[in-house]
Amino acid sequence: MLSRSTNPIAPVITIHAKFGASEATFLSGQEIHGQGERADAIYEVQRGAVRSYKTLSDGRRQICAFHLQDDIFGWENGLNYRFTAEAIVDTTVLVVRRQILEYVATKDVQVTHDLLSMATNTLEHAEDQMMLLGRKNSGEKVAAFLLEMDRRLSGTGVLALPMTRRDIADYLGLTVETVSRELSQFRTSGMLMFSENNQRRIVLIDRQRLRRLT
Amino acid sequence: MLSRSTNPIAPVITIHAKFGASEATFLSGQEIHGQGERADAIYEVQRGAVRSYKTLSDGRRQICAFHLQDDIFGWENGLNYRFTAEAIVDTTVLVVRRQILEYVATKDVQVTHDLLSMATNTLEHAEDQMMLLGRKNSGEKVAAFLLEMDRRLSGTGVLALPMTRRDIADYLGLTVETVSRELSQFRTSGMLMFSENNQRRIVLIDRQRLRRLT
DNA sequence: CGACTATTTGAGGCGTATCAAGAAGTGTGG
DNA sequence: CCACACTTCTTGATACGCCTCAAATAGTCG
Repeated sequence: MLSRSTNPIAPVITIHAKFGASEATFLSGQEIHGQGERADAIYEVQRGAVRSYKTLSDGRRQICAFHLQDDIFGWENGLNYRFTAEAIVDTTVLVVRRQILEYVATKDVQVTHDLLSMATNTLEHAEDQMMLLGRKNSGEKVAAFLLEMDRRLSGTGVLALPMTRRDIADYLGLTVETVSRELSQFRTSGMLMFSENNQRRIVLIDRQRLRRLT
Repeated sequence: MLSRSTNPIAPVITIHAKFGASEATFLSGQEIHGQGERADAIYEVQRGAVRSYKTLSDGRRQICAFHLQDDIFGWENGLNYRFTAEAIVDTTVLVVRRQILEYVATKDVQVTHDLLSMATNTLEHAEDQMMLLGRKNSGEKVAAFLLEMDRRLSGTGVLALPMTRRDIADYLGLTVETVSRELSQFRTSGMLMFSENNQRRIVLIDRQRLRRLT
């Protein structure tokens, strides 16, 4: 049984028993796979959240994607992972051995087609992110981030962000301080509220105005 | 017969007669397909060069890719093109109707697999570009651009760039002036030369030093 | 409680954008 | 072929958005 998601960057396929999936759990901060390692598995998030990123030799980091519940990550065309993937909170994933998936894909055109859809959806997200990174200012970036997370986490306007400000900054091509300042400014101008005792819990008060900013 | 390219962002499949490809020519500046239009064809560059870009309502533009000889573009998962594609010089393309390609793909797992490889290669390029746009400074961006174009155009260190400085700027998330200044500085410091009577003809003198900059 | 990390906020600096002007290159009509 | 208009490219002066550095506050975990 293959399930399709309406979330443009959510998985197109659900990893099924026929792929011989196993389960694995990672604590917050643990690495799931490393940049350059042999890519011999793909993953689906069951619970938790994951960041996929590249780093330059001097430590600059670009997070290319956050993987949330039901998202699939780790698909590679080449031999090695081009990213490091780390759990950003305690996370459980399904693991499918790549060899098995590829074997099934040679037999089943539908599986290959679903992989294609998944890759294309990831590509669409990357292309939108290129516009964001190359041409948007810091306010537009942070507003777009909040709306993306709202859409992907719940759609209710109440966000429990799993990632730090640093993660957000490295996703948006900004510094921590700039992210913090933009959030503060959105709060001051009445577009959102922080939870009393948790800075990562954010309530979007005026999503329409945030949307106009992007 | 399917051909594979060693160029990571070159096409994996060659559009073949079995897809009922036809040929079309576009003059410099002409639109091949528009953002939002119904995506009913995919293209392979035979001669010339193409830019694919998105624009914001206020005119800011992000070029997501340059398509050179043998590159395939215009593949979409959804109904509509997410880009505008324009010829940046006089260009001839092969055109395959999407319906036909998709029909063949349902029958031939190899075709679907090749589309997957193509999408994955495009994705890899987009992910590298995210690092460039989000975390590199203007010198690193321009150096990376020159090396990419050298690799894709010839590999000889002698570049006949088809695109304007503005196109380069919109590809790198910079302004025309900054691109021009970086190129001038590379020239002053002996890393490259401009042709006598054509500013788009560039000879890379010290590619090793350019590589160290990226 | 104490050590540590995450976040916010302020002051000041830097890198790239903006604005402006001139030079170089291109295309068109005479 | 030149004259002219137009676009592209370069270069300089200045502005400003975001980064850097610093320090205080808030939150987390032993």
